[in-house]
Amino acid sequence: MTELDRECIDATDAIPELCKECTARHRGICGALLPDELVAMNKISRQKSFKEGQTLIAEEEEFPFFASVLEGVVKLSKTLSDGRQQIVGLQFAPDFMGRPFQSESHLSVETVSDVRLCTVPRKGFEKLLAESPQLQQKLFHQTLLELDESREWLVALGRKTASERVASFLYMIAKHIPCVGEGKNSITFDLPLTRADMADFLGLTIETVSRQLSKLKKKKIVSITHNRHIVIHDLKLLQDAGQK
Amino acid sequence: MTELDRECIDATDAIPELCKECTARHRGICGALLPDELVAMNKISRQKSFKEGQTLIAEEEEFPFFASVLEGVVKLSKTLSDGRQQIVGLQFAPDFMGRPFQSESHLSVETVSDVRLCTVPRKGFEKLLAESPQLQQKLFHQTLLELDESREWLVALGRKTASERVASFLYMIAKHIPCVGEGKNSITFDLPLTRADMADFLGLTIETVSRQLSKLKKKKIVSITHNRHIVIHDLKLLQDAGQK
DNA sequence: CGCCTAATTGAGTGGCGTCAAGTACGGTGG
DNA sequence: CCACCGTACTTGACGCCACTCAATTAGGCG
Repeated sequence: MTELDRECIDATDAIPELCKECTARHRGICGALLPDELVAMNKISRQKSFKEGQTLIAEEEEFPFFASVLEGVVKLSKTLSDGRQQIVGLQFAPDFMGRPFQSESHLSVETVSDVRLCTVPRKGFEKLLAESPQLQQKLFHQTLLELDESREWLVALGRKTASERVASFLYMIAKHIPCVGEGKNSITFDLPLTRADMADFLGLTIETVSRQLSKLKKKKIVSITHNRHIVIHDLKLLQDAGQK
Repeated sequence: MTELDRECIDATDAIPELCKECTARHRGICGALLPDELVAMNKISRQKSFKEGQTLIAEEEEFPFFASVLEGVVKLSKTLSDGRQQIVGLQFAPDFMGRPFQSESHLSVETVSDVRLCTVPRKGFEKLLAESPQLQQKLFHQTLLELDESREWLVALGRKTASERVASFLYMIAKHIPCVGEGKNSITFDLPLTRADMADFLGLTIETVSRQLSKLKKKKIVSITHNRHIVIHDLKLLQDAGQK
């Protein structure tokens, strides 16, 4: 198959079956690859599924693979010696996970929901990266976006109140998650995180998160049913509540 | 001169005079450049000096140049609509300032001390960047380090107490700043930031920062004279106080 | 020496954390 | 089908850490 593919005149024919319908190929890292690079990537990559709450890589552990998130949400977190935890990043499809130029992770990587990944072994990926400036630029670009987001949350953790943080968080999720329903100004989706994860992300306690959500309900900005099912009635109001 | 340089057999002769003694050439971005790339960079770059407290680029403003920090400290900050401010990054020599793939800054860039920069016009630099995978990789690498630091501070702002934040901050500065003196375990330097800037960096108020510094003095971990002159008596104790 | 700004220190308040009790929901077994 | 249980979440009472407001001190500069 691969021999054949490389000789194809029409580039689209060269695209591996599995990649053809993949979201990561369009919006993700793989979109930066030339047809034969994509074939090479496809050859060494493997889709894997993980249940909610699994640890993919522990803090200070060597991590053996890179991966595109195809479905679900992954959290990156750090823990102080006495157990206090902070989530420092969330990855949604089609984000790319992994840290080039460093074999050991300085943060823990865990699934927050059921997750489907397209994994690539470390060595193989680094070889591809060295050979493809396109790929490197794409990764660089995504890293800059992550840095922007990280700085956005620095403002939230440093200067925003609890209610502003929770509102900002819901707004961010609404922007990143495939929504179930959508009306004018209103959006419906399932929250991928527990209250505990939200608290760890927002630098708050579970109780405070819960109280702030209740306030947002009382103000009719959101509805919440079954703990996780969120309807945002007015996205603009929510954004204002988050002090953009 | 440049014609001649390119033809030189010994690469070191090709290095522009100005770059020869530059710290940025060794530890900074320019270290990634080949001799003739360095010449090209040197041709379009210019050293500039700025006084403390100057705004280099305002939030939402287009920024016309990239730059290596040669001396001094630059702060990157964001401001909420009601004036609350958060510093989201500090840049020391020989850090590189600038945001590729985006013409408009989403943060404000200001000098915190007197600063000397080696500036490069945006267009010219982007051309060099496109032509030099080495340069791009170096920038990518630095961006990853910035992301790591940013995440480090997310933990501080989300989960550390005021006293831990201040201790962590002093420790970080001690690691980044050229120190005046150094004994076994002890370090001396001049704090580049005002209390107000420290507060904006740490998500605290001026008063709280001041109180926590006083506590560190009382514990004999640091001495402070003339507001800015810091002696850290025991670096290890300070690190512990910061809950690494 | 006097002025201005930066920093310290104190008193009082409030937002968020802590601790504890209560509620809703999903799953399992009878 | 319901009873039971465990987990996740909510809500309330109370306390403390960091903020606010205000007064004082220290340091830099003409």
